Amino acid sequence: MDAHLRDLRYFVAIAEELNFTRAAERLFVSQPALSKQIRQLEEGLRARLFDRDRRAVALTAAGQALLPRASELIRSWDEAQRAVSDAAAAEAAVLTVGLSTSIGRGLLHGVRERFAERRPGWQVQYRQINWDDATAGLAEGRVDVALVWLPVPGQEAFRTRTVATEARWVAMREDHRLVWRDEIAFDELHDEPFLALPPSAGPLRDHWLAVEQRAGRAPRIGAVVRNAEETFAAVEEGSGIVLLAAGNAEIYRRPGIIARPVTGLPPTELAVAWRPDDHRVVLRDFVEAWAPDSDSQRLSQRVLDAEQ
Amino acid sequence: MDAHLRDLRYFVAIAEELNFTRAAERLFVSQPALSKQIRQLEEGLRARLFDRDRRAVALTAAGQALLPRASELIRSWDEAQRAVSDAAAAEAAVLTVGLSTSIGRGLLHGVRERFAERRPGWQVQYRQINWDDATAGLAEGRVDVALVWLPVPGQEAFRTRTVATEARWVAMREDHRLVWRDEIAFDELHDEPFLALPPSAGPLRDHWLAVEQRAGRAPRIGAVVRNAEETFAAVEEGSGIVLLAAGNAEIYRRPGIIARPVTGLPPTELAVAWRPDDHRVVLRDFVEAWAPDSDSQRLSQRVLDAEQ
DNA sequence: CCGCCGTGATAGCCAGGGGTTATGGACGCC
DNA sequence: GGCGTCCATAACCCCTGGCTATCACGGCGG
Repeated sequence: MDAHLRDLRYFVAIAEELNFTRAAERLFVSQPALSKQIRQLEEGLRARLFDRDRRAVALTAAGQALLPRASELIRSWDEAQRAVSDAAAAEAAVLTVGLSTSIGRGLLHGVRERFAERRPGWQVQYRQINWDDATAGLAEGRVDVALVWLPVPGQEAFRTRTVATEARWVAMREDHRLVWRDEIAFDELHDEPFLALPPSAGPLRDHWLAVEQRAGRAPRIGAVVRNAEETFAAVEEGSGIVLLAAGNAEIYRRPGIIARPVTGLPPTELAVAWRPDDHRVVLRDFVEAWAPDSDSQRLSQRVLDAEQ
Repeated sequence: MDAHLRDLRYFVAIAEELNFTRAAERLFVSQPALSKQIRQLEEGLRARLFDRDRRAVALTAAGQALLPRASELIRSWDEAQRAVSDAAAAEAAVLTVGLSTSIGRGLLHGVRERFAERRPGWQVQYRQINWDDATAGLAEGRVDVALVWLPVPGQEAFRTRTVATEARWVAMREDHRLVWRDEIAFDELHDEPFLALPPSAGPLRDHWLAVEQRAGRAPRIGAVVRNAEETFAAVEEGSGIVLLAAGNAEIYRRPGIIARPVTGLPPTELAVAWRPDDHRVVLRDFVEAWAPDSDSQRLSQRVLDAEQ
């Protein structure tokens, strides 16, 4: 009897939660679906995996035997998937780059040139990823490398190299009470409704809400936005204001929306990120194309210079 | 995207055959089913796994990356299944024993006693397995240990210990031309129609047809039989004659059927068999219960004595 | 003691996945 | 040029895997 790897994921989730309902939520399926699948898995294996005696769910001996093996199978399968897409990418000579922001800043041209120099024949495919995944597709293996704002969730799970350090600005509708200022102290914004990234973005959501600079007072959330289009639509519509990187204030300039520098906030960092277990040379070449001398400070300075 | 482990088996089979049609036969599915599944696997992985250019099938780079990992996943899954059923068996304190023959011979009583002595609280569950699987369920992991006639197919894949060595007899209908003989030379039986085990029994089928004693002349097959019931029904009905172990001549005695010793044939061996990677103590205890002093010769002798 | 809440199981329904047979189309071979 | 081999496609069918609604049971609070 062969199982679906999905069923093993179900099993592991329940084994971790020891609660069918919560596991179902985590897996985005209904609780009866989980019960049914586990029952079928148990029938296929001819062994009960969980003792459910009305009040508590517990692993049986068989379940305990399966758990580490199932986790390992899932891990191996995920790794196999990555190996396959890496091989396919290598054959097609395409590197897929996840973006969670517009880049601009004059960076892309230089990157393209330096990368082409090292890897003639290779193409770079940029893919825009919504902000529910703050790793821009890296976590799910949808991209080979990503350009993200720090902090990236689960940062220790990835390697990053900063390619730009920028002050944070605020974007607001042109009829906002503060538009006449040349720059705005963050303290004045505490009670404004902010646009927020989806909760799944974790620490990055907090970063763009400047939670650490609020001294424990919770931010007001005007709307949840998942990409730049949604963001500026929400600003235009008056749902709230939003922090953004200085460089993006220029890129996303549009009629009816004003951006101003914010004081009292540490700067934000744009970084290139990759998986630590991905040792492909082409990947290193791409990363090097962003910061050829490994000196991200100097690079960032150049970026800032260019903006003035 | 999660795959079904079955699909990985499909993939591996095709990768080995490099031929969809032959792989489909080997897997007992239709060729279109295989094509469809592989296409879906390829879609799920967003990578072609095979180049099929009309005349030949070959692995792509992505396929080459997947092959060893898929094999390993399958192996791990099979191992996990065994671990689960071992754990379930240990919890229930049940050892499942596959039989491909009746045992009798006064052996079971002693085995039961010696095993119960070492493992109080454990139960032994005997399961009759048809002869298509000459390993009596061991190969498919349906049993923990098996009692089989040697040679067991893929013998190097299992550990065996002989528990009885017996001469071979022949069973025939009472109106057979040779029933008046006290014993029969095998040479006289060359042209008789024989009952045969299913082809999947491999070398064991040949053993009970005494192929090696026929000097290259193919046996006549009267019928294919898959268990003792079918065998004696076929003998009674006149489909042919059949070789059997001396001990079984007694056990399976029934009206209308006569058994006689056959000369000119090497004896046959009954053995207890188990998987070499199964190191459970309870298993060793069970094996020891068959041949407590590791001296299978003495045990066999005792069996033969008991028959006289 | 009663009713509510949380939890898992069950029932009934529906879409689609995985199988089948029949057939098509490209290529190599005689 | 006809035939055989081999993979793909089409049409169909059943069962699986998902859903919603509901039940059964135990704990708990009023």
